Amino acid sequence: MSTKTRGYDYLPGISIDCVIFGFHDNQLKILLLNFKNTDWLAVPGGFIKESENLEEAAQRILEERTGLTNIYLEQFYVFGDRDRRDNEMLKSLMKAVDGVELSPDHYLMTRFLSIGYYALIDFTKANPTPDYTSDSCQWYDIDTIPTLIYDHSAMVKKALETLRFFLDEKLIGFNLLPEVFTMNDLQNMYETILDKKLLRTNFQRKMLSLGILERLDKKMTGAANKAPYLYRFVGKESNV
Amino acid sequence: MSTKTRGYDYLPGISIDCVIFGFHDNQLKILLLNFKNTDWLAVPGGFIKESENLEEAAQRILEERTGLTNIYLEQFYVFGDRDRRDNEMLKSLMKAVDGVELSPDHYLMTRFLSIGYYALIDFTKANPTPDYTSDSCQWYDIDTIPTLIYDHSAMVKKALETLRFFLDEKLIGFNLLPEVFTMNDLQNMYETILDKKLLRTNFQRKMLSLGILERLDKKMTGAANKAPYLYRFVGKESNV
DNA sequence: CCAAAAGTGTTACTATTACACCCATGC
DNA sequence: GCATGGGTGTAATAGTAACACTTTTGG
Repeated sequence: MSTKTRGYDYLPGISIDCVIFGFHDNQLKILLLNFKNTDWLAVPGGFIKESENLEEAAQRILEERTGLTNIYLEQFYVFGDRDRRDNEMLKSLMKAVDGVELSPDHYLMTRFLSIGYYALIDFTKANPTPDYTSDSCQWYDIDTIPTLIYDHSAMVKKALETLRFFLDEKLIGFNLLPEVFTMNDLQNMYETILDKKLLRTNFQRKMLSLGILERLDKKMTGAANKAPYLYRFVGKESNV
Repeated sequence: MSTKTRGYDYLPGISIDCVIFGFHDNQLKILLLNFKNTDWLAVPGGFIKESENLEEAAQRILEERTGLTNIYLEQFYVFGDRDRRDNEMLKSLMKAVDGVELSPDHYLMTRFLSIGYYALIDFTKANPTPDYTSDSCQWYDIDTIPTLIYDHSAMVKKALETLRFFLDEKLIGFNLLPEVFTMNDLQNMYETILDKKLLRTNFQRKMLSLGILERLDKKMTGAANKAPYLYRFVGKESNV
């Protein structure tokens, strides 16, 4: 019942796709793969090994694309519409990427469900790496994302909605920042993700009142203004 | 790549399990199947036909067990741990239910993921119906649910958490009530699901302020007290 | 008229919003 | 000193919680 490919046993008809969020230069970004010899873009994905739990598979896929381990991630939806993938497109894709002509009974030509995970990573630590089907793995600003293959645009949309919804609820935003950050960094991230301005003074109070920020030394920037404190996220583990 | 069973083509290695909530006698209940010739209980489930979208499959499964169509339902999680099912238990189960001895390469003996849906239905309209593996399909009070097979207890737990979380957020509770109901009915449902008392007067104001309740005629109960108004949920469709 | 349950009004409290003010830093 | 951005205080507002009061029904 499993699918032998590239030396491993994978679960048939199921893939995992990961919407990987990063934050840099006051922009929310996601990682996208560009398939070789095409201008088609997709969210990074992969398959599930017989030996893996779902989340382990997702972590492996994320590590392969970013070099990071122990990433914050969350299931957000299963995409399973009957015709969510376009097999003609898939054939062209594999032809371009691999030079192979997929036969109609190739396992990739069957119906696939995809479990959507979104991941939040520290942009500065990630090392985006293409897979064997793609010639680039790059960051794209969330508000200028081109059309993606299959239903991947809908995936990104739903992932972003979920991120927005849970940003305060689960205090997950810290996973997008480096170990230490200023209150201004934090506010910029919130404003960018929620796409609205927040009042600086109230934002500060609210964040501090949560009791999850540790105030460290001041950051001497060399700029002609008061030096801001640096903060670190403490309390409940940032992962899980 | 698909699995021929009972005359249909089903997607391999994937099932759908439905936590079906109902509300009656001030109790939140779920529907459970009792497998033939055993005392094992499970949440109703099924497989996905090649021709079906995910949600269509879930709706079909729900209709088979309740007789209802167009049910409010929502994906809540994918259960995919490697060893979430116990194959020895499955063998005993099929032996008891069907009299068959599953061979190790039977498709049911492979790893299965299960997409969890929760559904909210009108208790008074449902007609619980067992499937061919079970001799009963019955309501169980949510707070006295026996141990279920596989990871079904965890499914129920997660479904209930999700329901609680979204009860106000998405105004989904109305799907558990008949077409018309009193404010008291509504409050009892909220109190039962959230497992806490609410202030009657404030609850009323809050619900009315949402602008989604239409006040109908009074309900003459014959009781020695003021007759309550009946209400009906209006506004955004209760389904979807 | 009374008990019981439904519906409305009023006050106190708390969280959020908005903005004024003060503090530190490098030129 | 002063321009700039960081940090704190405080009043106004909105939302929630708590409870008193009035209304309706059948006995």
